[in-house]
Amino acid sequence: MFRPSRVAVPSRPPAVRAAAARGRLARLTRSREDYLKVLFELDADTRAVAVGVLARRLAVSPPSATNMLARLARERLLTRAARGAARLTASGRRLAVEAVRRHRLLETFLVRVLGLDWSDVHEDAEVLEHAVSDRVLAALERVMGHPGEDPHGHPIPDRLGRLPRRALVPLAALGAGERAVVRELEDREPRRMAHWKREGLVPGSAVRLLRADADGVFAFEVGGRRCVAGREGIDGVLVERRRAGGRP
Amino acid sequence: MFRPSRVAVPSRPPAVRAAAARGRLARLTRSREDYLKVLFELDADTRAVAVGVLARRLAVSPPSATNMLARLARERLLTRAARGAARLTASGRRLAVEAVRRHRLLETFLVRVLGLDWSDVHEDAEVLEHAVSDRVLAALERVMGHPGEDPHGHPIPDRLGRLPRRALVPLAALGAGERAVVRELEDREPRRMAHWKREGLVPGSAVRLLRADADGVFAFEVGGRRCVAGREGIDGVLVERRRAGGRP
DNA sequence: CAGCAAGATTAGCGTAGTCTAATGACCGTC
DNA sequence: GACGGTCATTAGACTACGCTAATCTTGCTG
Ligand SMILES: [Mn+2]
Ligand SMILES: [Mn+2]
Ligand SMILES: [Mn+2]
Ligand SMILES: [Mn+2]
Repeated sequence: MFRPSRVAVPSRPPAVRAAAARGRLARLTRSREDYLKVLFELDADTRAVAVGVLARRLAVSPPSATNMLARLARERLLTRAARGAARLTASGRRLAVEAVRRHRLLETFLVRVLGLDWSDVHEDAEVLEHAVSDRVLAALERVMGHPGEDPHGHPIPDRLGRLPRRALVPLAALGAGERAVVRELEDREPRRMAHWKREGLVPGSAVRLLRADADGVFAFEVGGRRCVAGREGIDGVLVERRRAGGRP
Repeated sequence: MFRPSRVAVPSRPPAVRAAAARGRLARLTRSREDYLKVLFELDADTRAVAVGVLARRLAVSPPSATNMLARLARERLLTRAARGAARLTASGRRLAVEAVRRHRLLETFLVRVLGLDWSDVHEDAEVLEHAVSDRVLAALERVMGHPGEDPHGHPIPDRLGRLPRRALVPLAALGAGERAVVRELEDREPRRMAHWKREGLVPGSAVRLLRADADGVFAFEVGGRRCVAGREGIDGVLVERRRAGGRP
């Protein structure tokens, strides 16, 4: 039924109110969630993120980003710093982490329950994350036994928004001869991920950097095999340094 | 990236093109899918459906419905009959059935895999049906072993849009003393469904109408128990008539 | 068959989100 | 310390949907 809402004093913006009515708790529009999520991924809770960076990442024009940032600021989900840069507020961060949580749980579900390939699951999660209710999400999580990581090694925030703090470095940042364990893979480009998968460059596998040329060519060993890649090829592979010592 | 699309000759409406780019095959906007789905449910592929009926069912104002019907007609998904009534075209029907298929598969999934209560899954499916890609849907279907019916007894169309033809009648249409089997339950109102569930009025159960008063009070027997309900209370329960004969 | 009421449509707005083109602000460099 | 280029914002449009209020149409019904 459509309600004959004659009165109605909008305290929060219509879009947010509508979303809140639909979901259990307040749920934002798809765009807002995406902006917040990307801001969080770009560490906008610790440093201010430039408009242009955000716009490129979201594949929107700079004016669109400016526009949406103005709304989000009006809604107190972020603050503007010098040159228009954005910094998440506490509530902005909270909503962002919730979105990240949904995304990662969905990716995990698509792989573990539906059997899809982890190199190809990001896009679907990107859409579904805006459609799952808290109820469905909880059921998903229960069915999977409360996983701690998504298929790309990214930690899944718990219901309270807590994330483990990890000390990871890009594979390319290792010194020659240094050993490490692959922990997280940038998951937005299926082709690169499929490539990494073929090379055995997956979360949990041990790597050793053999050589890092000045011209950006990296040689490394993973799972006993020798590989060579350009900086582009391994950008987005995050590893955990192995304390120097035992050579098995 | 945002593409510097200087050219671009829109043959199909932007909304549809955008959706098509996102999904595998052409996928419509959420509104369009909902309109088509409801039209199909109201048998707009066999008879013309009035604007007002559609508007009420979709909980939008008549002008909104008129507006959307104009678009869908422009896109050749339906034709307008006398008094603005709408009738689905072949392609409109096809897209509608695809939407119905997604909805029913999702409901089944929510119940069978996620363990949610069937009296309460319709709303979630209503949202998710617009977000699942063909790939995810196929995986869902595979995991469940290609179910033929949703939790409310509604047949699930196959990939070709085929549906079994059933001869069902409302429970209230039975004659006094007549036996039947519950086949499909109207699934849009959780409270009524929860009630039916408590009474054992679920797909597959045998019923016998005991008495149908002129004043709209129905007495019936289901699973050995006697129940009484008003017409409102059993509206939406569709049964299959039992051929007269053996009284087990 | 005139007239009325139900039902459909038009007119005019509003929000959400996006775009391009033009303009404004800033920062580092020479 | 003026100047040029990068980056952000403003200005103006557009699509997709909604809504209300006003107007048309039409099918009865008396
Ligand atoms: Mn992802
Ligand atoms: Mn991931
Ligand atoms: Mn349903
Ligand atoms: Mn159903």
